[in-house]
Amino acid sequence: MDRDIKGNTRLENCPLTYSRNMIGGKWRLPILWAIRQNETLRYNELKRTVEGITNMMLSQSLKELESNGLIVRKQYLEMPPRVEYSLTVEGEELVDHLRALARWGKRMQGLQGHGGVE
Amino acid sequence: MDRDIKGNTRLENCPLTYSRNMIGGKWRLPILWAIRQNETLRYNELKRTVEGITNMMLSQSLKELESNGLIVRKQYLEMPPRVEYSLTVEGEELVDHLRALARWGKRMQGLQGHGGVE
DNA sequence: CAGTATCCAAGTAGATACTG
DNA sequence: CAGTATCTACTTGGATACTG
Repeated sequence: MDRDIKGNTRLENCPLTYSRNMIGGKWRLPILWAIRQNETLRYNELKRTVEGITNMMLSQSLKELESNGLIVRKQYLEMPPRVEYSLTVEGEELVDHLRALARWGKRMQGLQGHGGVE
Repeated sequence: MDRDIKGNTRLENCPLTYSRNMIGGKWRLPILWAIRQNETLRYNELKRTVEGITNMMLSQSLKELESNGLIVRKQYLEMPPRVEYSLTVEGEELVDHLRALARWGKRMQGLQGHGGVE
């Protein structure tokens, strides 16, 4: 987290805020996860795999992930059309960090007694 | 991320979703960060340190963080009142994971060329 | 198959004022 | 000092229908 001259916590231009924005929103993480499990997935495969997502949210999220350099979109000029999505190296790194976070979450879920989950 | 029998990605009861909820919202992370830098902080110190936060959001976020077992609230029965917040062991672990994520974000910010940030 | 467009509902956060 | 309460504004996501 960034801090200004007075040592205060700022949100702007902070690498952590940046990382967090990368996985912000409801669907980006599930999408990354799904691609990771399958190496590469087509649009409709993603739609089936990520439960409950709409076309709207899927295509929007994919665009964001792509423009953020976490996934690549490969379009084959065939008929019927075919588009495949896979992770970039950076995307894989991110997922690895998140895996660590998930392990921590799993241990936390085990403890709970500390006050429960909201 | 959890997957169901068909191997699909589910959001419920997923440790990663859990971890993510812990740092959800705009202010929890800045608050954790601020406490981490100072070992322990009083309410009004937090208010000054976390730029732009309102009483409303601060007290609400503090409650959530406490009930999630990430921070402890210690109240001294003095006049004027005094309340100090500090991280639990679990809270410190979380911040460490996030530090790793921040380092990754910093490298990503350096690359950028991949398509820029939204 | 792989998306867009539009419009609406819900969830989150901010402003402001007040209290033990 | 350390918070609550209320009411409003904004941001996100969902439903539905349509297209190259």
